[in-house]
Amino acid sequence: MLSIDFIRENPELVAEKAKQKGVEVNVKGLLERDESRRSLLTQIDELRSKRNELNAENKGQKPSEELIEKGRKLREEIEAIEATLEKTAVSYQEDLEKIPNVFPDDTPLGGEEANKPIKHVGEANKKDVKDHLTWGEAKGYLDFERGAKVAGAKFYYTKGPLVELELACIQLAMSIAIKHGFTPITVPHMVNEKTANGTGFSPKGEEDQIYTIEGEDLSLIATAEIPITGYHAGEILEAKDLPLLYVGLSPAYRKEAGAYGKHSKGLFRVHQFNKVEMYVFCKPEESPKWHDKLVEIEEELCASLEIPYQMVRIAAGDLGAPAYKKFDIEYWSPVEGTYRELMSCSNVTDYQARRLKIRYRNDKGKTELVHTLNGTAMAFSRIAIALIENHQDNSGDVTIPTALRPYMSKDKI
RNA sequence: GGAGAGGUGUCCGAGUGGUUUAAGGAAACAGUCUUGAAAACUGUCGUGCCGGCAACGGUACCGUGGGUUCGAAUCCCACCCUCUCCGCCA
Repeated sequence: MLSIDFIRENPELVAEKAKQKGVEVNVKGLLERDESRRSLLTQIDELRSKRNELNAENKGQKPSEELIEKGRKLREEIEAIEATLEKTAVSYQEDLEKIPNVFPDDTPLGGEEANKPIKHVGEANKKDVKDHLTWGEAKGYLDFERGAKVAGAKFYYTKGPLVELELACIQLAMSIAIKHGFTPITVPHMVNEKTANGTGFSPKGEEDQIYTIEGEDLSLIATAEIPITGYHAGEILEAKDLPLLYVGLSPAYRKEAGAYGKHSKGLFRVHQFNKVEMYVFCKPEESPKWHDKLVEIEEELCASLEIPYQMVRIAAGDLGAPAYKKFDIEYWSPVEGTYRELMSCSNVTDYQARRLKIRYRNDKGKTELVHTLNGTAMAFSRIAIALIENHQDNSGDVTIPTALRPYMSKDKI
């Protein structure tokens, strides 16, 4: 959510940026509603003030019929205006929440196709190796058929060394994040609607990517980002405690409705996977620095895993509503001869903090919204693909990168 | 799941319809005193929203949402959470 003050002062800019993000917004209508909302508020405040004066007059005595009647009239007036305000406020709030975050001017414009590779690391050659699905099913380490039998399409079992590999990847990601000062955290795997909405994931939204528990105010998390953001919701943090750095471990549950087809084979797009997620709450002026830091840690992880990758600056139309600036890291797929998304790292500035009221007390003793950032440390299912494809030799053996070996019982799968 | 008790500010805690403008205490911060500290004393000490350049003024908030009333922290209803006991259970 953006600040209404900011929208009031920069209506053209906000409309322009929303349009470039591909979101239809009616800034003018919002500002009109804001105006009538405020004028109604003023009227109500004035009437309430009168009522309070009347109450003071009546204090400690039995009021006369005349005064009771006067009070009753005032109440009716207040209630009438409140009813009008309620309607205005609801649509005002809905419109306000629809307005996406702005983004810096150096952001590439356009949709996904405009995402801009800015850096390549490692050798990107096509190799004659098996794709992860063929490889995993042939060896009996990966079982989508039984996953479908038990739960449905896009559910799966992993077995044997693949499980070891997953645990090893989690350990490595955790220890690297901890080394950089992040506090490990586990989280509720379900959240209420307020938390999901505040983070920008809406259970009832048209995107429909979150699983909801029937009959309960609970949704399965699509990333640990959701409960971690909610962790400090409504709090006023102390400046001395910032930045707060967390590395969360949790499964991620995603409906992926409509995502069948392209790029959906095997582990690339599944309904459930384990994920290690870095998260930062910091002072506003420090968020660019922490964004760089998160990206740096992601690169350190890719280097440890010896995965060739490219860094991509995400274009305006592909940012999503909350993000101000976003980088993706894409692993090289030697099977397909292309780069595919592996990690993502966003600075959402105060967009989530405003909705969930996460503030801190600044040097002047004033409360101010914090900035929040998130970055993938490890999304296992995709890391598995990158490792299996990049470290496989002609005989079908996958060599385990040195960094993972302390956590594994063997050096080769 | 059942029965009971409870939820008030940073914390403890008073408050069962109108001097509550939320008492009192603690912590924190500032000052006085002191060589310095402690103690003592004095002062400051919640968050939004609306108006205002500002000083400030108005208004709302006592778990959440409704309701009753001229007037609600206080009464009524629903829900959430915490604690104690019982039941079930890894």
